Amino acid sequence: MSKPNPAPPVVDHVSDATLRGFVGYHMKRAFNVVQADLANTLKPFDLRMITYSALVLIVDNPGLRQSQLADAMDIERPNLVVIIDELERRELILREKVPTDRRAYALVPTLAGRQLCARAIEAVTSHEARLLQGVGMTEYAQVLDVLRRIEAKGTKE
Amino acid sequence: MSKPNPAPPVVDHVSDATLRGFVGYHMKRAFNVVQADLANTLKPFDLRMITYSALVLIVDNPGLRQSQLADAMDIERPNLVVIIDELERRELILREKVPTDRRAYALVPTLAGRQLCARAIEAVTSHEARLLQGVGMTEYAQVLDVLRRIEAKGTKE
DNA sequence: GCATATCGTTATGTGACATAACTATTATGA
DNA sequence: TCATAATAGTTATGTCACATAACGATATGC
Repeated sequence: MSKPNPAPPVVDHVSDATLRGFVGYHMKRAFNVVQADLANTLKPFDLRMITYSALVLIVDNPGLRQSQLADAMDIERPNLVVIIDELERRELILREKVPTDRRAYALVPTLAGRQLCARAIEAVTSHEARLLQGVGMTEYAQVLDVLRRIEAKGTKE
Repeated sequence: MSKPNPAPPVVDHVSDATLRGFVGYHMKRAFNVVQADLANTLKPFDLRMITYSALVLIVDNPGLRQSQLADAMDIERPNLVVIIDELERRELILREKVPTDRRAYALVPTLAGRQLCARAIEAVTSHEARLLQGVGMTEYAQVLDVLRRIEAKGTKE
């Protein structure tokens, strides 16, 4: 007769071969690295990934409304409030009243905001260059293309 | 004299051109789509991304310890406890005592666990195929290669 | 045999999200 | 025109995926 409770074998090395069959798994692992690295890069500026994105978008699109920014960042309006609060408290941006619509605020960067943004962008740029060292231009372009195509699959239908 | 408070221009379309200059931005956006799609795919099985990963790893590596699994999943041991609790409660896996080390548990899948896992893997596979339709094999291989190289940058140093 | 490390666990905190519901304001349509 | 609906920002609250600290039980190294 067979043993009722055969002892499971001792696992010396954990295999993730099955998960490696999925792009999503690779994307998550690679993105975790990028995210951790980005957090370190932004730490000297006292910015998080999310506040950095918001600041860049406000600098690039001065005068946009909070709802427009929330749309662009793909988050809900309530979650943007604290982010804007923080950027405003640090005087990197301003909430300006819109004369034609008294419900809305136009978000504009201050000089300090634009300057911090420029320095942060520079740091992030050299940071990404380090993560991508050894990746050729054509290779890079192809990866961006595939990522964009995957992204597009989400918005349609 | 210049106006003290020039009205900010009305923004009709929000540009994310600067952020598009970063791979991390593309990765986040694409991964969000994959994640949302994956969540939908796993919903019929009552699995989340994290419980799915854990189940697959246990099926592929029967007998592994919780600490090994936490290592493989890149999370801390405390966070794994509730995940294992859930899988055990649903009788998809078992915590078996390790005779040689009474501190440790060997995680083994049940028959039901292996069956659910197989069905979930199938669903996720066809799901990823849909997200990747139109992406050529060589292109796909190149993307995986770049993602792996980025991932490797995190573990070193 | 004693200090130290390891395994799983509990308690707790945080950050990035979501939903519901509110106020103030603007737009709509009968 | 005036009631109703929609929109902008906000508050309160919940969830999920993480993290750290600390603990009991056990194992290991000198």
